[in-house]
Amino acid sequence: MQKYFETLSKCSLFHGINPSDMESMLGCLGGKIIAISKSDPIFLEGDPANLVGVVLSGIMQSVQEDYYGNRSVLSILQPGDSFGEAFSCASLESMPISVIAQKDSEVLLLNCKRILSTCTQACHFHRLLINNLIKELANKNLSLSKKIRYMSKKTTKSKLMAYLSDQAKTQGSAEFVIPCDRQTLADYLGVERSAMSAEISKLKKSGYIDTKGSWFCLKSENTL
Amino acid sequence: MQKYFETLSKCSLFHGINPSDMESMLGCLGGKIIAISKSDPIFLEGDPANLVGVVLSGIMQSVQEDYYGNRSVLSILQPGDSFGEAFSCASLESMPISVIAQKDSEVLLLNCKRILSTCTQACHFHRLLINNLIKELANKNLSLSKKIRYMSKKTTKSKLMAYLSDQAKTQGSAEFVIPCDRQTLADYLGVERSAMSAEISKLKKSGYIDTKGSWFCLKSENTL
DNA sequence: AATAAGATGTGGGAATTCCAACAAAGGAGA
DNA sequence: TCTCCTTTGTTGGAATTCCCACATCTTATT
Repeated sequence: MQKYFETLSKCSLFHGINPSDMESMLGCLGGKIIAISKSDPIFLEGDPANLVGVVLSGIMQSVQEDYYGNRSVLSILQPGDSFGEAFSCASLESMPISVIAQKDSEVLLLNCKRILSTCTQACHFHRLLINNLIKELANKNLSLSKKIRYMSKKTTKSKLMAYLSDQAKTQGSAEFVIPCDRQTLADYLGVERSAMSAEISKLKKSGYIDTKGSWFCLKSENTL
Repeated sequence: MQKYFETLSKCSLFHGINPSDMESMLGCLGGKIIAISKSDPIFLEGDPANLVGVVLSGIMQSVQEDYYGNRSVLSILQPGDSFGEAFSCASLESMPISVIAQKDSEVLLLNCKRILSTCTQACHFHRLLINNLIKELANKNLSLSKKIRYMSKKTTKSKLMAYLSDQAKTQGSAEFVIPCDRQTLADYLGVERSAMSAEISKLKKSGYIDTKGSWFCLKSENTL
């Protein structure tokens, strides 16, 4: 497990924690590392909600599905991101969402309650962890708000452009790579994949954007 | 300000805090009570993000608006609910949303950083406050996820029914009152008001629901 | 009670999305 | 290289939403 300590110290949940303290801390929190193959779930809707996950490698996605099989992607989780903390911190008894691997991935699982409750040994990193957890929860709020902002646009085109220009801003360049395929992007924006593909084609032909696979380039400042 | 201590002790942010401790705590946190008239803002997009608000009376709503004036209601805030904490805890420099009064309301404003940082006097309620804040952030996450679940449905009718059956479940009765008018509900669900009105009429005629003003009644278990 | 202002319901044409089916392109493995 | 399988792009008709205009109902004010 030591080989992950470097990676872990870069996760925002463990920000400020010394790699040398990692071992005792993970012991205290009941840490466990798990490998997940592409398309497999780590959490399924209905599972008990007491674990927090931290993505170590690969990409995960949190999804909801309704009776009719309509899939909604809530968030795309990259290495360093955590998930599940909101449900545990809100004391839900079961998970209202599933989390699945978009690619082969590795995940660290922790017992969330042990972050919240000071342990018997009064580990000195608890205060730090709690501050990090607050920041994580707040950031998750922001990312949900962002998704809502995209979904609130009325047309497929404007949802797409809102997302793409946000990506350009976040990644600091008009050229960037998105962390998902077309189907996942459509499920994230809440639109039909084929309709979105059609819009992408139109935007390409009009010269507003260029794209190939997961690579995109915004041609003008025209944020429709 | 004393007259609010009872109310405050019922807010989840202050859960477990004794009304008699309220005064020193509010002093420590820089508490300030403000009255807001209907339609007036307490926060505007772009304002510095360092305050947390707690609704004491009335109803507030957090909203986003885009270039074209399309309004999106992120959440409807009732007495006891707090707002703004996510932006402050995520260390944003400015608010990405506005918060306005849906009715004449009273709001308690606190300096959020002072909740997070142990004060010089090491107030004994800090630990409690931080736990409450975590729960608030987690619950806000859940409420955003709910909104996303409604918005992810494809038709206006199913968005509406998802919301209404959730309300019935939350309020524990097939009869209930929603905390907003039609326009606000439409802006919350991300649909057109007039189209939503039409759907409501159809659902009434089909006998699935009954409604008058903010009162609703679900007639069958038929969660479309 | 009269009036005004705001909220809600109704209607229809234009625009958009959904949906399903299929074509084309890309990638992995034999 | 060839084949299979997955992803992406294309198309057209049906269904839905948007948008505007206006009727009706409600509430507040004088």
